[in-house]
Amino acid sequence: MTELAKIYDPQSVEKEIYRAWEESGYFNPDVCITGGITTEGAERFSIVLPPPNVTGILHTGHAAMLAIEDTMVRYHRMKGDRTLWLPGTDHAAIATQSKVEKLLHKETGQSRYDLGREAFLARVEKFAQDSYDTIVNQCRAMGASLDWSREAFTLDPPRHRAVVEAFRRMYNDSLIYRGDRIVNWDPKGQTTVSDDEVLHEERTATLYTFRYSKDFPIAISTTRPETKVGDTAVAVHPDDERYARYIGKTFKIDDFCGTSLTIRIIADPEVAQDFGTGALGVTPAHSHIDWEMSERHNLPRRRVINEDARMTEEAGPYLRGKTTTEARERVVQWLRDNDLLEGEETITQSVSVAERTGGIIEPLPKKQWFVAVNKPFERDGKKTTLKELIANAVKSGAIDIIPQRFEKIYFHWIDNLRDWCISRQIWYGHRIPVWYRGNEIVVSEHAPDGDGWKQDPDTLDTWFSSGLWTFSTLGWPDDTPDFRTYHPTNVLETGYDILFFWVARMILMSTYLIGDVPFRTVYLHGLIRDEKGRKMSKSLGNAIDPLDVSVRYGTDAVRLSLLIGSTPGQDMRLGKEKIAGYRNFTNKLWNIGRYVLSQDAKNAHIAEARTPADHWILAHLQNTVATVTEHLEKFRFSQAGEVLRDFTWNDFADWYIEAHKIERNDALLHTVFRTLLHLWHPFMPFVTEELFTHIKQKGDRDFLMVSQWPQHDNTLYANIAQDDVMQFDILKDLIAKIRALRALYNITPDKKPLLTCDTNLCAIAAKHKDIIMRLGRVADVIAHTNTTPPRESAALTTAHGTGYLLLEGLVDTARERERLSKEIAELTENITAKQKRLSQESFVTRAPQDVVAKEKALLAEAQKRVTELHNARENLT
RNA sequence: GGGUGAUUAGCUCAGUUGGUUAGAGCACUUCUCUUACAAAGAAGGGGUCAGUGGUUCGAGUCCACUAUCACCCACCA
Repeated sequence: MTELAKIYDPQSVEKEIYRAWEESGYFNPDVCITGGITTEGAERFSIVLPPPNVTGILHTGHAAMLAIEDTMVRYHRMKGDRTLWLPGTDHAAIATQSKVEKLLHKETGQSRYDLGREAFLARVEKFAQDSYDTIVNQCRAMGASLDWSREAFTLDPPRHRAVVEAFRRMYNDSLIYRGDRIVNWDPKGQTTVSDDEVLHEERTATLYTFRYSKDFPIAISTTRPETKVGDTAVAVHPDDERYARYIGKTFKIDDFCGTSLTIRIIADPEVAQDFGTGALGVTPAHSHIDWEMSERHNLPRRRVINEDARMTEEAGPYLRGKTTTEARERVVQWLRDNDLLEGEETITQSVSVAERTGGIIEPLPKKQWFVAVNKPFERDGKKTTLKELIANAVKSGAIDIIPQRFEKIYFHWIDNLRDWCISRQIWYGHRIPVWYRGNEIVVSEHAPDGDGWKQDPDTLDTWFSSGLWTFSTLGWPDDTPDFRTYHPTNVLETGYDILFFWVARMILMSTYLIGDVPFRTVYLHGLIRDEKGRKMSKSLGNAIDPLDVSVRYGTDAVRLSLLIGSTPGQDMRLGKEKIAGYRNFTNKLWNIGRYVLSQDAKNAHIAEARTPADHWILAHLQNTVATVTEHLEKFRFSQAGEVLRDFTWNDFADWYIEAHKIERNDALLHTVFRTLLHLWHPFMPFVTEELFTHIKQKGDRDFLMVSQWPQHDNTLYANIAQDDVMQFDILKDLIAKIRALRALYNITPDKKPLLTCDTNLCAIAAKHKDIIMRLGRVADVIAHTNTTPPRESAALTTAHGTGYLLLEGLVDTARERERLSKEIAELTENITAKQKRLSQESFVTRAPQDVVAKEKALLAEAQKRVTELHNARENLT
């Protein structure tokens, strides 16, 4: 038997263990079938890994994701399910491209246009590859049992085929259309972004109140005066009496800041009467709301800002070519000069900002591709819309979201959903599979036959391809065995921050293209924050690098600290102290292993005659197996871990091993510990696998990873003697009380007093003399046959009855009397409360009878005990 | 403006469908190097479950309101 180091050193074993796992091929369910770990017809369990972006390195959020998913996957693999966990990465179009653009600019001062599309893309791909290598190695370091043979990338050829096919089908159903509509334009990234990629930041702004001209009847308010040269209407509320007489009239302003305006007064219920002057200058081309009004009222649209956030020709000679900021100053100055400015006020306002680049969003009308979410189409002979499909998937219960409250948030998002703009003016991504020649339009992956075809220069929103992830990774659009076997997947585990971006879009794509949900359960984890509750970020310097801490404390410790003490959907604070705590626990398990391994499994002294400790630990083990299994089935990872930790530390290490040192049953010790390793494996795979190599027996499987999950109906648990279980509980209490007494009377460990106890306890005390002497550190145990307590005794109540313990010659009578008086006072109070309660008629007649009976019994017991205590106190004088 | 969550020990958080005396980890106090483990062991202190009211025989748990904090959605321009 090899000698185990006194302290567990994760670094020395983790790499080698992962290599051995990977080499065995058992991450791949096909190999598990060949190896007899599972069968073709077994239950399926499949998860796709939310693909990390190829923009950099993994953070603690990824580590949490990997820990949770790996725990599920390992549990199901051990259970014998046909288990697949499919890895991949995401090209994250805008994020990756803008990162490379930044690097390029920093290194060479060049822009992407200087390089040209092809050369630039080559550069992005090189970056993505490097980043990808880092990510994959980090996943390995976290112990993730991913099936690398099935790995996918959102931008690789098989996925591109899926994207083109999805686009084609939606286009043919007229659910994808090209439209000239107002979009969110990011001038910094030079691309459109979807509504979900826009963030709102609170900023202060000046609200200007002015008139277009001296004789214009209505003053309006705005924070963006530069857009006012694009106004085509003024909107007021239909009920607003102040302006009612102007509704329908048209005014012509010959000179407004160097250009002329034609303004119609319209009535629209969207206008808030109490904001500003209650009148809104309508700028259809540069505001979403105004655009919608222009559709309702058929207003002309005047475009005065271009893609670079500069004023266009239409803005007039005085403003054209100026940036929006410059133009704003000019307009304000012009208003002042012409005495048209009626008020200035500082207000807080939310500004739209692009999520990835931080650029201020400029709403612009542009020709873009959209997915129509409200357009009816035929499905199984019935009319439906995409919106209905994604709502029904959750409403019908086909998909469960954990925690459930996110279902409400999900529905709310659907209610506010507008058509999804899917074209992006960036180069990195799936090129839109549309070809133009004159007025002809063809959807195809490659150029159609004939000359003169030009492909759309834009690429698709990255979430378009991510939306296909659960099935594009399994071979769709082909009807492959993988697709048939593993789709729909069982669980989608991800952070709640991408519920809309990704989860909802996967549901959209899957229900539309396949007619089935992409997954049965959505498990949303929270964000990981630092110990002060701040978001982890590089700039704050508070980020915990998962790789860094896993080297320092061990991967198992990192995984435990992410799994235990966290609840779904709830943000979690993580500090290094917590990880260090679980490092200590890993070491504890290691040392338990050292003790167990120092005992010979074949050496069963009293294997046939189990000790009370044996019965006791088996009863607890059986209970633990059942509880942990149930928690895992219900996605309660934290609780599963806590139950296991309690059993391991408090029951197995603190009591069973201590008892074992006195009355040995080595075979059972080994068995319980082996079961424990199995239970722990999904949570902390490395240390358990390492210990397993030492405890392995003939007939065991190669790895703990593919060993069978402990079963409920094991013969091991047959014939557990409940009397012995109870007896050991009493013994535990007895020893704890002796220890408390020692502390109370300041008996140092080197002194061994005599223990005397009365008849209530003497039977058990006599039977387990050895254990009591050893663990209680007493010289001898003497049983009294008297029913009245001897003088100078300490009266103690165990959970199972009352008895008297005497530590001979060492009792401090004054102190003990004081203690007894205190206890009497407490009990008396308790009795009064109980009597009062039992005198309430409502309680006696309406509470369940067993509760009332129990209460009565407790009262009687307490009364008896007070009498005893009084006696004991008198005997002390 | 609408919505969601949080508020439980000094700190970080559990607490399944309401049910005996509200738990854990860390920190703290005292003692101990006892042959698996000082990254440990033993004993101990510490809580008006944010507040108010309600439902109930019974509320940390359910309902209403209030307070504080956090987040999400929404272009009141």
